[in-house]
Amino acid sequence: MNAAIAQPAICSATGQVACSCCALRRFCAPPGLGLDPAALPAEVRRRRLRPGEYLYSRGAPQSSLYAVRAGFLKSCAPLSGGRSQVLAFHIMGDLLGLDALASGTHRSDAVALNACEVCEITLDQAERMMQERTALAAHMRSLLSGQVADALERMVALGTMSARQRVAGYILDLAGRWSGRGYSPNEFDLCMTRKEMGSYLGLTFETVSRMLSLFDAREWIAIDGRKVRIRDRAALQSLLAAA
Amino acid sequence: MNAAIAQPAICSATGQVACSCCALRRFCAPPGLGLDPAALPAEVRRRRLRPGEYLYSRGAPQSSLYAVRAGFLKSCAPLSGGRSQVLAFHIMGDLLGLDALASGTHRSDAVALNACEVCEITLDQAERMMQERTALAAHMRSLLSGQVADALERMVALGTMSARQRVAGYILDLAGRWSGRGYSPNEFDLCMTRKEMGSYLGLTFETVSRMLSLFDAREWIAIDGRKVRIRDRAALQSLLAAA
DNA sequence: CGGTATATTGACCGTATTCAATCTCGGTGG
DNA sequence: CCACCGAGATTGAATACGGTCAATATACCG
Repeated sequence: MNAAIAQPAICSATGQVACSCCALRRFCAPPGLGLDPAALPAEVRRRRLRPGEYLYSRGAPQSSLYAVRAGFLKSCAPLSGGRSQVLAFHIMGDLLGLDALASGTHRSDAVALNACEVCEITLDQAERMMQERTALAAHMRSLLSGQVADALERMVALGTMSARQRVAGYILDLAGRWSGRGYSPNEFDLCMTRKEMGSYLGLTFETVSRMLSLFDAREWIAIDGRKVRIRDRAALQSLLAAA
Repeated sequence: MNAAIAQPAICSATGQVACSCCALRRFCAPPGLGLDPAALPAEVRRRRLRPGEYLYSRGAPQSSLYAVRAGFLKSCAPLSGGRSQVLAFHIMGDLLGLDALASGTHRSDAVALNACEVCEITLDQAERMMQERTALAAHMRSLLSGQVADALERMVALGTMSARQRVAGYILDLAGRWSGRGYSPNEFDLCMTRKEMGSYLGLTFETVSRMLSLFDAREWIAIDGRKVRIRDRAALQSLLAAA
């Protein structure tokens, strides 16, 4: 559902090597050169984040684009009264910060849920590269358009689907994203609280918990805390098929 | 809520002149030249649509970008079982078709609700212009980023707001869009059925109807069919302020 | 060890959906 | 010209889904 990827990552023992499926790889690796994570262009900075640490906050001027190299982040929109809504979750290869291009300031908060490592490329640098190579500009347009398409898809989910459909759909979505990056398609870690998941899906955390318990009771999935194992994918999919 | 506009339109008697607030004006009017609607660049085609006519359909290969010159359109995502969800409504100056850049095929249907006139610029032509003038490419990125931001905002609405908040918010949103184009901020035509409005807001048409009746009874608005007049803007806004 | 954040589960309630009846308005054709 | 028809809209009543409130359990961390 998030930024399209071209090929699955080959993940090293550290679990960090994501360059081959990174949304920004064309900015990092000039075509013709091999993808050598060690030979990082000088313009790309690595940044580490502790759990709970902010990558950027709403209102801050945008200075960079970010790609997730390792870890798990959320972006969320602060609401009145201290509440906030989760807009997206980001895993390795995903891109952050593209909603700020138009206004020049970030429209959302980006927070690490994990120990994260992100690659950062400054906007200035990206602009310069796109001016020199118009193919890069076209690639950036494609990335942006993909984010529009993703957002529209999620609007459909929020506008038309029941609680159980949303939860089932999200599990399948996450599974697909992990498997697209070379991980098991049937077993993964949610990396988020029920509350965050509910906020993302437009549900309360109690409802999320109930749905997960329901799916577990019906032996469609197995849950242990935040670890999920899909036991009956077809059952989950048939939930979504129902209009 | 939709594509940002720079300045209000000065609308001629025909109600069609929208160039001064058109999202594509930088592609039409090379900077330095005045905005003369008569001196239309050869690359830009005008296209007229009858009510109900499709501008494009999901799955069709994308060949152009469109800007609305007059009339009212919706874009919607077809769902299983003949149902569909309205993703956006478009009025003059708005841009259509940007979600197809990544995949090369349209992800949604675009349908005229009105007699419409749109300006069409082919993708090829747009690409060529962006390669020649990188400032145009940056502008296009800004337009795309704006659409991302709009979609995220709408996700918040769908994920967190009650029925009455959604309807009130939508009325204010529409009013703002019309007034931004030089029309009355307090009196306008919905141009859509209750059903379409409900689909857009993630509600049933009965609920939409009830909310409109409620607002009318409380003298916050006056409704006559699809004509709306805002009588107590503060009341509507205070609905939204409540977390 | 206690304290806090997270999660599960139950009972109750309220909002929005569903189903249904009625009304209005336009368009068509007898 | 008017009767008829169908789409859209309004309104009511019953229902169900998800939210709210509350109690308890579990895990993590200082």
